[in-house]
Amino acid sequence: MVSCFTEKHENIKLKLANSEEYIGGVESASKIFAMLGEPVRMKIILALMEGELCVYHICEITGGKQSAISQHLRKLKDSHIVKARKDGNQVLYSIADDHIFSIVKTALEHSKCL
Amino acid sequence: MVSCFTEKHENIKLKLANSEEYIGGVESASKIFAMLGEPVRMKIILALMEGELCVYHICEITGGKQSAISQHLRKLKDSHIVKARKDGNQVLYSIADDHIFSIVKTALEHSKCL
DNA sequence: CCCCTATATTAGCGTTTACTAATATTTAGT
DNA sequence: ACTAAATATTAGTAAACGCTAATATAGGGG
Repeated sequence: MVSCFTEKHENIKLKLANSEEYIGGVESASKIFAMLGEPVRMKIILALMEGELCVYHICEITGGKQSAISQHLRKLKDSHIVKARKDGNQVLYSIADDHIFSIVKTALEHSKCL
Repeated sequence: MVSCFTEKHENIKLKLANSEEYIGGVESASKIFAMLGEPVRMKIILALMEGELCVYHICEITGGKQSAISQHLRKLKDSHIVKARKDGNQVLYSIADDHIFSIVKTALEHSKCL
């Protein structure tokens, strides 16, 4: 084993190391997955895919407490998965961009079969 | 606020609650994301997308220790993201099915822009 | 100006997670 | 059978995470 680390393997290693260039970097790519990898946040995303929602409604829909939801929303916003806009008293959240839609939809289409 | 929980919102709530039917359930869907949400596991997946690899090579490519990698591989296998086959002395890992390919590829295509 | 509603923030706590180091298991070659 | 290589497992530990409860901030209406 020790000896058969071929050039092919070396190339894969380099490709990963230089992943900044062909992805936004392994770290940042997996960060997005980590955000979706929490059931409550997943529910939030699924709810927001139906349209813009205020915090209160997100709490109702997901059954989560206000504080917990608010913290999840902050993380999702920091990760640019979700965006917020103020409307008087309240804050309306929505999916940040179409990329998130594609990612989640693809995953959902396939997750039935996993 | 308290009062304006419309039928639309109720429907979203129900849809989430019955998510078993239109996805494999929020829990199981987000579990897959959680698996990909760990940088080391992400590297493993990216490496395996280039082809079948034995544990030793995965360690070399990712720069991880044997024990840690082995534990990640077990989790990935338990989640049916990866499959293993024995070849004499060693164990060769590969991506379990095409769904994983689609999910990861879609995510990577878009993650550049996040 | 005060109060109420909507949202955000903070601190503390228990759980989960990923790592390391050590050990066990399995297989190949001699 | 013995030894060495490849992989798996286990126990212990430190860090990360998500939750709750309490508190803070900000805006709107009387």
